[in-house]
Amino acid sequence: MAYQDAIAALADPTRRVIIDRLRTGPLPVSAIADGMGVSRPAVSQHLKVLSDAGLLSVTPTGNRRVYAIAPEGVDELRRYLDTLWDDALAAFARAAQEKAKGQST
Amino acid sequence: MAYQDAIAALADPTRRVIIDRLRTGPLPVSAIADGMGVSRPAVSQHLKVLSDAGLLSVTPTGNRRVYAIAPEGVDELRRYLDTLWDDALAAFARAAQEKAKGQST
DNA sequence: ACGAATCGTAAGCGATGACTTACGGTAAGT
DNA sequence: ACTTACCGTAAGTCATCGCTTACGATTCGT
Repeated sequence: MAYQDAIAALADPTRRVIIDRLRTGPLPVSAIADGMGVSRPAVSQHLKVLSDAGLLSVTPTGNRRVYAIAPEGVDELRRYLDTLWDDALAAFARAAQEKAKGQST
Repeated sequence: MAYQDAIAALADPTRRVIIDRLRTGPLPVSAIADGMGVSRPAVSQHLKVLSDAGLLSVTPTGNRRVYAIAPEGVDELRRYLDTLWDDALAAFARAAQEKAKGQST
């Protein structure tokens, strides 16, 4: 999956809460859903979206399914934003220079 | 506006196309909308969303309004992803270590 | 001063998405 | 074996979102 799916996945607030809960380490579904404002099936659906986007990895362990943040998926998004950042800075500097040139005339 | 709005703004494909068109430098609305698959009012609405999210800046110049990528908005998103990246790596390393310890037993 | 161009906004419509309840399937406990 | 716990999926509902057409406001050209 590409970075587009990752952005779409992170656009939802509930999914960002899930990501935040996994920041400290892997967790099973019930632990993720516990105390969150939505039902457990809703969490399952969000987990599927995040997994399909490459942001989470799953390891079935007996009865439970343990989810964890997948660093590669996050890195993809990071690279996209880095190139955007570089282009934005370059365009910004160029525009400032052109404006200064026009100003001096 | 916070990074949440920036993520939501970039989640839409049409808005990413707009961002891509502004990568090389500032452009007025008509130039952005030209050749894009949607109507000009639609582009205007997208520009509003991107501006509200802090990803674009506007400079009214006579008849036209020139839009440009706002580096600060992009940087906010970058920082969010960087901390997520750090946490993901740390959690990953910790989980790997715990698994190795359990394996050795 | 008058017509054309540029652009934002309002209203309405169709599609997508997030949530719920209900259900089925597999593993663990007794 | 039987019950309980854990989890994914299906179906349906309601809100949100992206798009279009129509309109109004401001600025440029002549």
